[in-house]
Amino acid sequence: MKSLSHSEENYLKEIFHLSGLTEKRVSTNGLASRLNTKASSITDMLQKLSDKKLVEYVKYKGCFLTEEGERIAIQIIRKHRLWETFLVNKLSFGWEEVHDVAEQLEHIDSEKLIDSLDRFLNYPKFDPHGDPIPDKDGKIVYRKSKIKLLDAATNSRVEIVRVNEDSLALLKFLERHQLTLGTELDVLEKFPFDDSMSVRVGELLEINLSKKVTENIGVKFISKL
Amino acid sequence: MKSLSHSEENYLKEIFHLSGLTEKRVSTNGLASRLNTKASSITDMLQKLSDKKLVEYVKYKGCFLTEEGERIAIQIIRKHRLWETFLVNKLSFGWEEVHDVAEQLEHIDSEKLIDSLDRFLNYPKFDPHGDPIPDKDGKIVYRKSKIKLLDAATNSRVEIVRVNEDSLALLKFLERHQLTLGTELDVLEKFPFDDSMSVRVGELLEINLSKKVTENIGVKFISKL
DNA sequence: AAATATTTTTAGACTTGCCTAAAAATTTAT
DNA sequence: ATAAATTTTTAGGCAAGTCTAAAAATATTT
Ligand SMILES: [Mn+2]
Ligand SMILES: [Mn+2]
Ligand SMILES: [Mn+2]
Ligand SMILES: [Mn+2]
Repeated sequence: MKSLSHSEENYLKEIFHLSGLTEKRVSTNGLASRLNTKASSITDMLQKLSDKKLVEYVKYKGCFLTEEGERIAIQIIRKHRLWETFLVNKLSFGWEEVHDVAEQLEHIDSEKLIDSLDRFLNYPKFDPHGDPIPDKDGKIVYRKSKIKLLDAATNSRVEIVRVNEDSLALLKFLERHQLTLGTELDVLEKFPFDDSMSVRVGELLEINLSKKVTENIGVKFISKL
Repeated sequence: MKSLSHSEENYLKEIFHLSGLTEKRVSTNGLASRLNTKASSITDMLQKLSDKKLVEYVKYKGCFLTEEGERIAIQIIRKHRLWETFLVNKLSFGWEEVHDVAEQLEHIDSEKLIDSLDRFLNYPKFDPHGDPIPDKDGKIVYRKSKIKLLDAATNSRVEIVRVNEDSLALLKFLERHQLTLGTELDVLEKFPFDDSMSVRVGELLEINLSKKVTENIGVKFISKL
């Protein structure tokens, strides 16, 4: 249970995110591009993490997390999301400003700190981007009945419950158009030509959103129009 | 203005602390013992910091901080003390628990974060151990008329305004005997044999404090008894 | 002022995490 | 089923930060 380097923690976290999506082995190149390193560095680290029994790794076949590796990855994600919540709720950061700082804060090693923070924030269930915050035991309650805005039916009203935090530019765009968490939208029309979508936000404002935008917004159904 | 490694920051901070005490050049061995490294490692790092113009270093003669080095050191100390204050005031940590976590948090690199924290805490002037918190511009307001309890006159009443945070054991000892910041004491008698001192705290409780204790407590004079 | 002791620096080595270039394995296309 | 393209691994190197052992400088004793 000795502690891991920032690098090792970042690898575990990223393996978790990637395999969460695909549920299968994570590729070396996939990791390399997410971690902004070269494939050869990934191979090195996977060998080390494999020695430490944090990932299962077979040469040329990719890797996935062991139970212990996953446990650790989830705790880092818990820290990341709690810190983001702290920054937004207590220090009035904008949701687009918190990720980079949280990337640093997530490596602070103190169980007491993170549990105190959790209590201080009143045990939040979701972070500023709508992602679920794992609890102390690593349990993650995913929001059910959440779909991509891309897939929402026309003539329905939906509520934004999650946005992909990966792109700073997206977050700024959404902020700018008042498309924040909790905002309700009417899905007016979809355009097959470019997979864009027109939505109404508020009483009047009508916007056309590109696929790039709608596939990165999570919504839940509210009602038929 | 590119950012420094944790190690480099720790060296600068420690040079500041050591030269603050003596106001003269800091020795290699002095640094080594405070930083828990070997003298040879100190020499290596001093050469590097000297190249970066953060310390003035002359072989065999020790070092001191340049203006830029001092500026950086003070900002790290500011972060350290603000985080300690946060942990005690907002997350209800005990004053003996905060230092180690602050050693990690002080390296988080975000000016916005630290300024927001400062505001959130209401611009505190002193940390949980009574040490002054440098402001955004690096100005440190030292408490004047502060003396060591060791040097306080007998038959006077004093108030504890600062304790040396270096020893966890001391902090626990003080906590245990209710000798916290703001506590008022009557200095009853000094014993030259071992430089111990008897004090009264509250109405009844009388304690004998060793030199080891009294030289690590800062007090200010309240009144004659 | 030597001789001795202490402090500091140098030399050489190790680990971590990363890189480039080349080799090997795997996948895709013909 | 080969050949070509892609992915992944290996080999060898580099910088940071640390260490031990030995050499050099400085300080202290006699
Ligand atoms: Mn984030
Ligand atoms: Mn987030
Ligand atoms: Mn401290
Ligand atoms: Mn302190």
